[in-house]
Amino acid sequence: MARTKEFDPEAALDTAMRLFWRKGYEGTSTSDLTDELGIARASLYGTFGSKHALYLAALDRFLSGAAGPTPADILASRESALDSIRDLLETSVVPPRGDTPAGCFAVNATVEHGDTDPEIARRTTGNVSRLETALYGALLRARAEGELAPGVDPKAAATMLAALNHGLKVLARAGEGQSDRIRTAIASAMSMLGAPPHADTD
Amino acid sequence: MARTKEFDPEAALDTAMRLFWRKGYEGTSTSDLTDELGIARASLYGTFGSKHALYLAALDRFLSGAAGPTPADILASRESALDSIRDLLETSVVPPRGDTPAGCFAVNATVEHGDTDPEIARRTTGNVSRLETALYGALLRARAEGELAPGVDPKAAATMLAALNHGLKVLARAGEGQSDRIRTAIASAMSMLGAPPHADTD
DNA sequence: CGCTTTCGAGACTGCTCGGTCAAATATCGC
DNA sequence: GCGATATTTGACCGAGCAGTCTCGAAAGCG
Repeated sequence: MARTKEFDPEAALDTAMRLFWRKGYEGTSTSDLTDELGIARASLYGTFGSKHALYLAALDRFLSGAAGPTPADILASRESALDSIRDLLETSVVPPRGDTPAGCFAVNATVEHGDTDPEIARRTTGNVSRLETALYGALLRARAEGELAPGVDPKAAATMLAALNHGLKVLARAGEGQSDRIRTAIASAMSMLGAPPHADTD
Repeated sequence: MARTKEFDPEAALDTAMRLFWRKGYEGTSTSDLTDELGIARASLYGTFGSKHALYLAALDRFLSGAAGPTPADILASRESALDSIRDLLETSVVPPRGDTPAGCFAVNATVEHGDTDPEIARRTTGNVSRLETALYGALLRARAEGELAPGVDPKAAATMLAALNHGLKVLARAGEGQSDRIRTAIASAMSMLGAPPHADTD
């Protein structure tokens, strides 16, 4: 029949994701991509169509959890809902490890494109609302378990925590992720929700 | 002696600031700049040196308050410290008006460049620490006035609010600034600090 | 093995990029 | 008005951009 592909498109997409994540859309050239993916120009265009399509595919891959557990995963992974929220905030500020950049590709995409690109805007706003919904669920769970401080409205607090999470990712991108200041800031937010002081269990 | 400039460098810098703010560094070409500023290429280079130098000058102009009152101004402009903090958060999410884009040039710069450009990183981290210091002062003032909820550590809360403020600016950039959701999220943060429910006085 | 079909490498397209230059032009003290 | 100086203009530079094309190579089938 025909010749088979010599590279793994999934692996290439993964590499492209990290490259766009690190350097942004405008800051990444097609030569950067072919160099880093180790494939030829025509292979890139034949497989992904265009730089823009590749960017969207990379963003989709990021949002579906290719760079680690999704927020919803994290928020469901602990018995204590407040503990899971703390986990979420703390994973947002992890420093870069290996070839995984600091910060968040989705936040970078939001800031770079604002609402100018509908395809991207649809993905980033969807990402925000999914995060808020997951946080809302976790807060309801916390309230049911009696963890949540009285007077905290779960809906409003979910939006607030989503915004805080975005802000933490901006600071992580700036390289401030591992500072003690940031850790105490997260602790401050958690104590406002009603969490007792946290003994680090890493 | 010599011929006088036919354009106002201050006004041109102001326009350049809004352009970089809206489109980012990589997304703004020198032709975009000359078109928008209404000056010739050589005038731009003769006056500002390079695209990079112009960007830094625009960022400095933004940080020194050319786009509105600085955070320190806002935090000092109300009798009630908590009211001034609420004002700060609410000005972070104002939608674009006129030629002023939504969001925050400094946050955009932080996300676009991370810590890769030292000149830019110095400015953005300095901006964050100034914001935190100003918030810390406001929280101390709130505590002295008895406004602050007991159990809130001013230092940690200042960092948390700075991060939240960054996150709000990301959401504003995405066009979500004027939603009721965001307003209630700010109210949620304020109530956690100890503020009574807020009757809007706009 | 030979045929067909897809793939990959790299040259190539037209275009835009950031930045420079020479010449024309305007302003000033005299 | 004249000469000196600074600015404007618009052409120009090499480089890099996103994307296309050609052509040789390789894989599956008979």
